[in-house]
Amino acid sequence: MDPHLLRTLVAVARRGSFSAAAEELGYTQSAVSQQIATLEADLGMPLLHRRPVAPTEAGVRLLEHAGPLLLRVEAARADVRRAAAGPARRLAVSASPLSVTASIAVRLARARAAHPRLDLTLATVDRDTVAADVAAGRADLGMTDGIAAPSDPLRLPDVGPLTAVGIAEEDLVVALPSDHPLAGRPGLRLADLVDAVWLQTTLCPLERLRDLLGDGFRPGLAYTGDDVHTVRNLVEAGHGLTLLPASAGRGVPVLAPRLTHRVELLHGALPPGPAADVAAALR
Amino acid sequence: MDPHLLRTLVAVARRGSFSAAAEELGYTQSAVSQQIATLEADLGMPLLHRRPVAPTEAGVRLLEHAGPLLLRVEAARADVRRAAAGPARRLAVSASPLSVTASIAVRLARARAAHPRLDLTLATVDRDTVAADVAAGRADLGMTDGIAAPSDPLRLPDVGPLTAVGIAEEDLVVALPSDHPLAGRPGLRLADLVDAVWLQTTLCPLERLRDLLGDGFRPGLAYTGDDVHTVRNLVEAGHGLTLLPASAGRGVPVLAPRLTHRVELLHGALPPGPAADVAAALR
DNA sequence: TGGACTCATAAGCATTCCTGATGTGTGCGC
DNA sequence: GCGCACACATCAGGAATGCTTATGAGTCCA
Repeated sequence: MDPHLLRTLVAVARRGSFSAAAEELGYTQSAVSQQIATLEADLGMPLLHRRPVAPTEAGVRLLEHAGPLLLRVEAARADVRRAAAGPARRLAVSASPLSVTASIAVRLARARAAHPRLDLTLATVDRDTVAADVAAGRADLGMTDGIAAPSDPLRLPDVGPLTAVGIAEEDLVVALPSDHPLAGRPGLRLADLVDAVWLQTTLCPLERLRDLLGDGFRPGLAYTGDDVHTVRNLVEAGHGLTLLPASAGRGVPVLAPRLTHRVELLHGALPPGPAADVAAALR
Repeated sequence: MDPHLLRTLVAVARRGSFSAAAEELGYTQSAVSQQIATLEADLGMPLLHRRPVAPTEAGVRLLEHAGPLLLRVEAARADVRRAAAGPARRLAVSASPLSVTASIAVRLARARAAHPRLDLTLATVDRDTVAADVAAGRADLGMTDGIAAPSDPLRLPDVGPLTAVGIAEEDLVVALPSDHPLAGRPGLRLADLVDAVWLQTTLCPLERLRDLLGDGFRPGLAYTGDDVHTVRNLVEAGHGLTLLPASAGRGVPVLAPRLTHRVELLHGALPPGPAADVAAALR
């Protein structure tokens, strides 16, 4: 079960083709074919249907493990590298959209003031990329946000070797068009809105709402991107409702169920040094 | 970063010797030496000091990852096997000592009644072994116990691909010798006892208490094993105090801080079938 | 039916990785 | 201080692995 072979399996499954995966990985199609055959022989069962190429039941199981496993391998490498490199002069932070709240930005500024010679880099990246960045050492710290019950941890996609701690929680509001009958209310219950149409965005994934609250959220426009301004305008134009942290703009506070917008700090092993100090400052 | 090489590194670190590891793994000493060299070349730095053999800083980092990584590899294999095997007739459960409370035993009986043809196996194993058993497919379900703040999850040693859900919580009592000045009390605060002498047992690890409550627990007799009867007799004889779930015998309830004895159910991917049913019954 | 496409298989070759033998450095007893 | 025992490193050689190129075989479609 060489990581090499798993990487190939993942590529083949993603592209749905041996040849395409081969090209992507810089192998010949033959090599890919042999690698998959090796893996199947090792496990004693087929992992992929051919023509068309699709994972078998067993393949699905293995693929579920493959991603996190490869992430862990990356993380191990990165951790070892970090251990050898000593305290870093550069500190890279990857943050998901909406995770850098006002208060966190202030804490970050304070930490920077305490380490004047530190050059700090902040990048907004896709929510899934945050964990991958931190694991692979492309970032020293990560910040992700999401919706959760108060003081519950976020359900992060197998974060493996990383530690996650909550660093901020904030109320949620429902963004509504200003002419919506409920728009003027001081607060409302989500149960009153489950039959409304909801925007499909990564900022507030419908799937997560269904996880927390059950079915019933009717899907509206699907928006790809992370621009809050755009989202607010889409809401105003009636494409659907969405949840946002209170500080991200006006809206009607959610009274029930009790949910918050939560930000978590992600990091691997932190040797004493600027990275650990900044992490402490954020906490 | 072949799992093969990691396994070797782990063996060498554990045994503190290339030759011993080689014997254990069925290689020659030469092969082990080369494998370590390969790994060190791959990562570009030494992982082990020689003479005596001990992990370097980087080696320590890598070793922290190696265990969970290998566990994950096992878990992936086991999951794939399970996917192919179809619903199991046998159901193996690994449980840590103290995790099978009265209520859980009853729920298990009910689940068994619902599946008369299922042959159920229950094994008490070391707490760390529970996760490993489940991951490697030696057990379909696992139950671990531990001490935690109410409704907080246990801090399981990187459980990786497994899901853990709380299935029982119970009050904690301090086991005291019957002639102890506080023995008759209706309840007490742990803060009053931090300077007392505490048994070192796996049933109630001192390290965990220190994690939760800070330093100050003075170590008494170190007991290896999981026999509650023995532990109670050791306490009575004055070897030290310990915490036990209320149902494990008399003692003085802990009023502050608020702590509970918590049991969690551990499992991997559960295809519909007896395993899933039993898991549901336990929940 | 023939052509295009895709995965499987075969042959050849380079590399990897093991074993067995030997080298080298360390610690200890005499 | 010498030599021996011990333990890890290195070397040489052969088996196995894994890649490439070339070709085979099955499927889809005109």
